[in-house]
Amino acid sequence: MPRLDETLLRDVPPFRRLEGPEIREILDQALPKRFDAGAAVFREGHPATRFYLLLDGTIRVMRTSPEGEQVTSLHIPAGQLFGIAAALGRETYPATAVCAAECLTLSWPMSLWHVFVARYDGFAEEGYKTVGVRVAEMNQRIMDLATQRVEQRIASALLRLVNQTGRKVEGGVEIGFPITRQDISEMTGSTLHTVSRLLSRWERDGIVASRRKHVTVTDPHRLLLIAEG
Amino acid sequence: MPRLDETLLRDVPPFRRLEGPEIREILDQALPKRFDAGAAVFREGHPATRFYLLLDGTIRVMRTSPEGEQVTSLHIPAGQLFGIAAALGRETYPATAVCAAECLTLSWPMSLWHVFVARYDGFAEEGYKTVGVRVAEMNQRIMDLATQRVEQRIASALLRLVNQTGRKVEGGVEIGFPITRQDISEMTGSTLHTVSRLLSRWERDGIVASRRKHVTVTDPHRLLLIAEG
DNA sequence: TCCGGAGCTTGCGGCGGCGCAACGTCCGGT
DNA sequence: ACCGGACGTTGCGCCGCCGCAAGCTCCGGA
Repeated sequence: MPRLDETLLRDVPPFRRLEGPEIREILDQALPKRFDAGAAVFREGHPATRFYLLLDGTIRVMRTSPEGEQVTSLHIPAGQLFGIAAALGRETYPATAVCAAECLTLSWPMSLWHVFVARYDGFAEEGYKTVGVRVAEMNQRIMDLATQRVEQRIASALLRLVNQTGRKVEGGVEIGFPITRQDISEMTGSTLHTVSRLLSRWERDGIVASRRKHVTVTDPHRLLLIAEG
Repeated sequence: MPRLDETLLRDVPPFRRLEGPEIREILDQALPKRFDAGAAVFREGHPATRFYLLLDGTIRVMRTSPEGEQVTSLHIPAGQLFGIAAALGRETYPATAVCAAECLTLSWPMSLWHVFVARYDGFAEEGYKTVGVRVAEMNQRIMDLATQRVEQRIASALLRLVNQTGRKVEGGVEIGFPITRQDISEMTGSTLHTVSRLLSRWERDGIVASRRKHVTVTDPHRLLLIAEG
């Protein structure tokens, strides 16, 4: 197996403060892996044996209700750590990580988490900061679900995805991975019908454009106005 | 100022593994404080200068939406750490901590967090475990808000409060702090009217009993059936 | 090239829960 | 003992959103 290239980690926040030899050390212990779109990296409730870095793609963090309904907690863009159960003092993964598109990951045995934290400058801080950002995001979702109407929640969700993963295309910014009406409904506590109706209306109004599995925001400003009520 | 009694920390999880001298050391750096019901210990967005241990009472963790609506994220029972922004790599508190009843706290400068983590066996683990439990609880709330109807959410909320803070009284288990219909509505993303109507119905059905600011669950089993749909 | 299935759209009817409004009740302060 | 305010209850009407149903479009595989 060829050695992994050091540039992989150079610009990734958790490792940003490290020097070449340290990065080499970390890479030599990493297990690279490719996942197809739709594949699960790990599942809710399973033993948390490894933690991951997402090199490319987008991860969808999901949970399943007792009745079998899917709920998406958040999306993780490339460059971030995930599955870091050790940072939460947990022995099992709290949610399922599904690839929204083809994904490339590095992973390490969970036992190395504490080693990395002790050994590498800034790693602990960045790791816990990642947790903090996720917590803030979850808090925001709770607020939205509790106080906003569906229309506002869907507008917010689209804006968040565009900010996290968007790429410029002609006429707007496109969400950086394939996404269905059903997916959006699972992010917003809604139904695919309602999402479809709203996207149709917004398309008529020139706010978004969408093809099957692709959504482009063409007028972010007006979408923001909707999100804010 | 008299020295604080060591038994204060003996049975509190974050300090459970420590010996007398270590507990002495920690207590000598602690600032004890009493808060009236309704008082804020710290506020959302303010600099996170200290972290806290709740000795007695119940803390309500709240956020305010841009439109001024209050949302309660979770309740913290006695014996737990809170305001541990450092564990999330944050410089400001992510939410407001309000006393649901009279509260007694100990607190330490946030700079000591990293000292405690490095110095005291088990402290880091317990601290991050606390974060993990809160994250799990938030995840659960997101799921509930996204998939359950108001009736189920209110039933779940009552059961959770009873489990966390309940005390046996004749005829049932009473929630361990004063709580209004408005409070419950802010926990469940509902309105005080809906909560009132449901509590009235459940009271007729013999599932709960309530007086002003007091709620007793008299038939937890049936309430659980409602919570599960 | 055809077929099947996944994804998307749209109309219609129903209803859960909200908002308003009005009124009751309990408690604490002076 | 009284009064004011916070807390709680309940009826009514409305509407946002869901659930069902039917049909369309697009894409990939044999």
